[in-house]
Amino acid sequence: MFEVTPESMDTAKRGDIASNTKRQPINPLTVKVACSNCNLLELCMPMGLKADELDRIEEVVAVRRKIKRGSRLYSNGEPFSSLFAIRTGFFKTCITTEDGRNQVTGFQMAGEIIGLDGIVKEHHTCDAIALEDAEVCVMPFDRIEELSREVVSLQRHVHKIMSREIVREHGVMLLLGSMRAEERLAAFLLNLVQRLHARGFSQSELLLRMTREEIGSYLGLKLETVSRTFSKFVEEKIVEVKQRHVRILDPEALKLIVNNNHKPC
Amino acid sequence: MFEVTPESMDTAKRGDIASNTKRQPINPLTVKVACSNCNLLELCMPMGLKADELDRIEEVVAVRRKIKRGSRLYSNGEPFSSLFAIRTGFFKTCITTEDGRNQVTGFQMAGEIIGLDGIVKEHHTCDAIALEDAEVCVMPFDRIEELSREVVSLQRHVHKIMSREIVREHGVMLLLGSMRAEERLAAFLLNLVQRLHARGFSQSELLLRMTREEIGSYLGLKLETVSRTFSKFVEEKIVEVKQRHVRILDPEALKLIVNNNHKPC
DNA sequence: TTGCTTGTTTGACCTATGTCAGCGGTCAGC
DNA sequence: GCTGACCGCTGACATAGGTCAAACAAGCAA
Repeated sequence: MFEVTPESMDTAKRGDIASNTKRQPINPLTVKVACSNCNLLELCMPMGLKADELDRIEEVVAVRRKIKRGSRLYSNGEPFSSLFAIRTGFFKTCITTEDGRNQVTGFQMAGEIIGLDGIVKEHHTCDAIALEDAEVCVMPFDRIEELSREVVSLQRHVHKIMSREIVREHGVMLLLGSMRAEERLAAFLLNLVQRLHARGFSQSELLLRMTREEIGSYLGLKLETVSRTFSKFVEEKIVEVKQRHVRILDPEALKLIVNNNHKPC
Repeated sequence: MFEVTPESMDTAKRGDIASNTKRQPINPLTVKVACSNCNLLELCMPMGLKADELDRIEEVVAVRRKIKRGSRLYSNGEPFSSLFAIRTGFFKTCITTEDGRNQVTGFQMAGEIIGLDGIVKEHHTCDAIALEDAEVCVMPFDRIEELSREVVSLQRHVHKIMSREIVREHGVMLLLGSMRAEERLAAFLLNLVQRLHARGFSQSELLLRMTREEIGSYLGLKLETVSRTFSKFVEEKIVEVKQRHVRILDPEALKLIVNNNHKPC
């Protein structure tokens, strides 16, 4: 349970996290779990827990739940009761308005926490949709609150997770408010590989779990623009793209594109 | 201390909140305060506090601090120690990157809480700048954490404040990612009057505390586009604009613009 | 296999918004 | 009241990215 901190993951190598497992038994089985056995343990727990504190935190994680690709972990309007720690798989969160607007607000991978949007109104205000078969730990929020009254490091951890999400969204606002298409896509790719690398995956290769349209929605671009920008990067030998498989040939070029702020060089 | 909930404010009429007071003594005096005397009390406290709980929460608010127009409450990189409840005045928060990008991430008014961005890394990651002379309650965060371990309603309140900020930012992402200039400005104006109205101000008249450029930065537009869009609204008799004074003549038209999603009617 | 559905790429064209420039108004300090 | 700095408005023009359309590729079911 509980999100990885970037610092703690830098050296981690864990091939089985966010695995590509597909075709699992389809019914959303709920399985009793033990955090102490979880291979995300070192990644998502607050640092420096005492043994008895760990035992107690373990009680918070009631069950696991499997979510099939394309189906929802939760939907807008649904009563909020739990946060979810992603064990395996990949999600998108998005808002859809009555008048048909749609905005992907984020892509989440193993070790990340989703559901924070539901706390304030006690119902969810966005949809979380699995982009590949996934498994999450269900953490009833009232249990989290109860326990974080007693375990200081857990309380601090919860606050940091929420603050981190706020800061992440500031970054997205910067991207949407001030970057051009190339800059947005470059920033997006760098962010993805960085997070994957922190989970033990390659620094240069990644498998996109989302469509061009979903990338476009997240980046405030049309899918055609995303596609064209990919093609441009390919032409410039910055990346190789084969379908959803992307290999980053020149990460420095991507960084330059993000930082060089409108100066085409 | 602590933010107003939209529900609780609907009927409030409080002329002295967010007042236009200017030319106060300039030095950032720090004044001992008592929440129980504060006219924001009913607005920003968790509901249904017992008297002794209120007494204890009062201890959290260490001091008040005055901030002159144009100066900073905190800056990017500064160590984080406290959250701030705005008593009077108006702020913008913004991020500035090394490469010169700048993004206004929000405008905050009386009864709102700022500083949440600093929790995760224990230093602030954006700047908070007063757009008019302001006064805030300084709330040391370790005191908040301490007390919210004991006062359940306070703990819940803190979580809701952070969740609300996350949800607000989702809305901004929707705006930046999927709306056209007119839609953005209409949404912006409606949001501002709605919040001002909740604080007892007019539903139709407002005084903008920020420049066209700051509005543009927030909305992902250039100042010229903001200006042109204002002019367009004036031409269509939707608003009257005299400098920074705006009167909304036809709020329904604004709502239509926001909701009618690209269909010019 | 075939055929359908969904996703991706690319081209031609269009338009909303950005860019640049000039002017005029407002306000704070002298 | 004057002055300069700042702010806001508007016009002419440029362009990034959107729109529309067509062709193609991949995955999946029959």
